[in-house]
Amino acid sequence: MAAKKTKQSEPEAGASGLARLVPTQQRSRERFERILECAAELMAEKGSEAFRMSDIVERTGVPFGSLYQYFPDKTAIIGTLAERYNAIGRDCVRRDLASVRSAKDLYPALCRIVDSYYQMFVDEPVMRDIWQATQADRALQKLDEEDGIHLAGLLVEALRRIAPNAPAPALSAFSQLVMTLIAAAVRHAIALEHKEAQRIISLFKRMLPKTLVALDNG
Amino acid sequence: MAAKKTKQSEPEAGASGLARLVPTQQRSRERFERILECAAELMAEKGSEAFRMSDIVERTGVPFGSLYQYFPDKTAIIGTLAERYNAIGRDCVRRDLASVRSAKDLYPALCRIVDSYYQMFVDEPVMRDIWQATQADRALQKLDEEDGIHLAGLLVEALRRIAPNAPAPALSAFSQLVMTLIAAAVRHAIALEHKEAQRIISLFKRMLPKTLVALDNG
DNA sequence: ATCAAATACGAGAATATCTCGTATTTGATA
DNA sequence: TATCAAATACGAGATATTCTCGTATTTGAT
Repeated sequence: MAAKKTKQSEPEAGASGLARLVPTQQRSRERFERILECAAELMAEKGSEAFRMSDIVERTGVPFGSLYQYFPDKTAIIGTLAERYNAIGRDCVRRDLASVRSAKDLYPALCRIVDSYYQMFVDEPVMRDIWQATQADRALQKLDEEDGIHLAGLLVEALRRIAPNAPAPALSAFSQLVMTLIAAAVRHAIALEHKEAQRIISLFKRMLPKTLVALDNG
Repeated sequence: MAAKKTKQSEPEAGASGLARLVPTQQRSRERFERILECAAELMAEKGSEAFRMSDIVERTGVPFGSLYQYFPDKTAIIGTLAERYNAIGRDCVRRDLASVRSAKDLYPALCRIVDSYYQMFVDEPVMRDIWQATQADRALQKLDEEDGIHLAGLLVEALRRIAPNAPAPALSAFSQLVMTLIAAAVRHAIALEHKEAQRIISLFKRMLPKTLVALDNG
């Protein structure tokens, strides 16, 4: 529908389908990163709705024209940040589940996931704002939906190592639910002061082993 | 800061602090409701970000000037809807917890909450959009935060009837977490097709009694 | 019938996002 | 190094959207 005049290096050749292009030249790459960095700062300060494109222009010195050369719209900037942080989260989960060999490894692994997920939010509070932004925008909702599926998939893999012949739908449903509950508990916790948060995290971890029993009947 | 020229019936005399005023005259009241009804429709269709004030003007025939006589801004419309639906949810929970007299009543009550909460979302899919909208806007986040506290408070009341001398912080943390998890599970479920959703709901209910054991040590 | 308060109204001010044509820079090539 | 096409830079202004403000109309009490 919109054929480019000056054809660039194949639209969205990069990893994410959100950026207009991943620039090849040095300075461009740096600006691209600088824009994302700045957007994250602004989101942490003002929230996803309140920050303005003009804020980015001011802070980075990158003018509008260039900004929109990298990202088709504001949503794409938030989406790119969401993809990055989701990817970091997945790496965490993958790592935390890697050592699961037998049933006895499962509970400690889930506890590690809870802890590292919580720590991620503490280290990068903007993650909360990014997650909130993805909830409101239908284009971005899919990102978290996909991430949820991906995360559940990782847990399914681990569970299959424990119970190779468990029925797939049961494993899948269980994994989805467990990951959903972990995420919800952690997101609830990070909204509280540290002490209260620890209480909630600790309580949740004490609940977890009980819930694992529900896996048996499926 | 903004002294009204034509002083109205005491600003925000109504229930919610969100509407500019709850109109006293017949036709006004009807319009007020019609606007909310229309906004809910639009949110269900397009999402909270995509629907336009001008959409409301077109569909209801209420012109801009009047629209803004009832609501100070777009956020206030969404906020008013959120308050209403939150109130309905609280009534459900209150009702479902009312019959809890002893420990054995607790689990069935929580199951009722899960079911009625899920049913609410099925009956009024716009609730999901409203919830999502409240996540993104910092002004609206407080509404759900308060609602969460309120809901947890209802569960605390019920728990106190069971265990009158349990330590308050433990009861409170437990209640917050349980309500958070119920909400998360249900919101996860409603995004799925009915069959899958039932599987998740059912699985969650099977997990619940196990988690209640964690209440004992606190 | 009269009047003040309440409500109605919509043009346009204010604010944001995003586009488009033109200018500049870059790196490959001879 | 001189040349050129592709890539990147740029920002004024086109477009879109929210919200205000002054004026006109309606309402209900007296």
